[in-house]
Amino acid sequence: MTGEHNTKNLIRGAARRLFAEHGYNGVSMREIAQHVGKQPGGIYNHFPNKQAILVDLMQENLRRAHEAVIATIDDRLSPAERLECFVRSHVLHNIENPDDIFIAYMELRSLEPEGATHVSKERNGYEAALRAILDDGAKSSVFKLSDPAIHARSILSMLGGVTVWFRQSGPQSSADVVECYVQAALQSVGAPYYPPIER
Amino acid sequence: MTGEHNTKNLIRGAARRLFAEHGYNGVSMREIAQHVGKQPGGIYNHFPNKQAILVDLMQENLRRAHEAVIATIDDRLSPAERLECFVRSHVLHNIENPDDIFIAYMELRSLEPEGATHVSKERNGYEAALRAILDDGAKSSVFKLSDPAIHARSILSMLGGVTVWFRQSGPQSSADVVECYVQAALQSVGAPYYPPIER
DNA sequence: TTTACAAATGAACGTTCATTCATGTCAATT
DNA sequence: AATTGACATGAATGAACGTTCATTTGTAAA
Repeated sequence: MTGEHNTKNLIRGAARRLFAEHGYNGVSMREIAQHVGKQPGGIYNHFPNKQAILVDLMQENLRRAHEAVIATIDDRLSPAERLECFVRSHVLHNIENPDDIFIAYMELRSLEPEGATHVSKERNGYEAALRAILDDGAKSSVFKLSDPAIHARSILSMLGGVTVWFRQSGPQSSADVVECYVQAALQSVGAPYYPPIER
Repeated sequence: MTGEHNTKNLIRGAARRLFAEHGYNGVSMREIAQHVGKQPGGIYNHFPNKQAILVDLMQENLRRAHEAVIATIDDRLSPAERLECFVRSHVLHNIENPDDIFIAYMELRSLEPEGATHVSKERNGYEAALRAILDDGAKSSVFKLSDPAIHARSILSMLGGVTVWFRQSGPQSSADVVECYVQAALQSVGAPYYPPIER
């Protein structure tokens, strides 16, 4: 009736925190179980094995990233507006899900082949969406860039880095940080940046 | 007379490749030994333990990065010129040492406290050198950026990302890729970019 | 030729790993 | 009241882990 076991979500939460902190190979089933307050064997009532927990986290994260970023982009906007929208929602999503983003970035190599190809495909689609924006802007000369593919990857690296240092509990406001990355990304492709109106 | 044991360097090489591919915790001493064609126990003739191999690789890489990047920056140049010099040498260094860079980025968390603080300190100095350039450029208004510290980190993330996808054996030339990152970095802080003269 | 020492071996150590399983609990259905 | 089935337990499994060590090998100094 509640829709989802509570324990399964507790396991997800513990695994997310631990994987992000010590890496997939640096975390044991025993540690995960201990953080949930259960015995190691009990985890296997909810996930068939350790690898399945990682795949579950990654797929759910990709789904939500797609929903939070790609789905919000309006094709009728200009390339610069679309890029700004992409960067804004992407950085915000990263800030709000630092552990998931960190895991997605670091642990692709810990995935076994079948999971890896699926996640890679999903991720390439993500990169392609950004490249399409850059292609458009380059064609109409609002963007100044010599290679849209490389610029797309460089923007994604740049935005992904926010999870390494930023914590919502820290001194800076999320909005300020997002704004700063919007400026850096727009300018990096040679587009002008207009700060939001002071009020 | 040769100055360095051959086997010790072979161990370094195998560990570098394996750590970069599977992560520190995803590699066993047995695997390293096998790639060197020795028995596991023999590694302990050259390194006191597994952790020491990682520390050795990281320190050597930091030393060389410092030598290849920071040391080449001439304080008498303009901020834009210094930034270009920084980016150019940094990306080139990343391209030429992809495994070391990848390890340095991914495995900070695998370092035990004493090694971690030392490496962190070294890395902060690196970041500070870049931030100093941005501060200068912001003061004289040649750079347009709202937060030098964040822009410095975003540039380092951007440049670090090159190791994820670029391989020297691939279709693109190192020079073209470097040039592209120089453009992205300069523009990201609002500095103009002038492509090198065609000839 | 003897001595010395660094390097390599191969077996062993205790520990921890992911996973399995027989058993027990308890709330919901019959 | 009886039955079911999802969830939890706690002990056990064999494999793999980092590391140690007594011993052998090879080479260079004495």
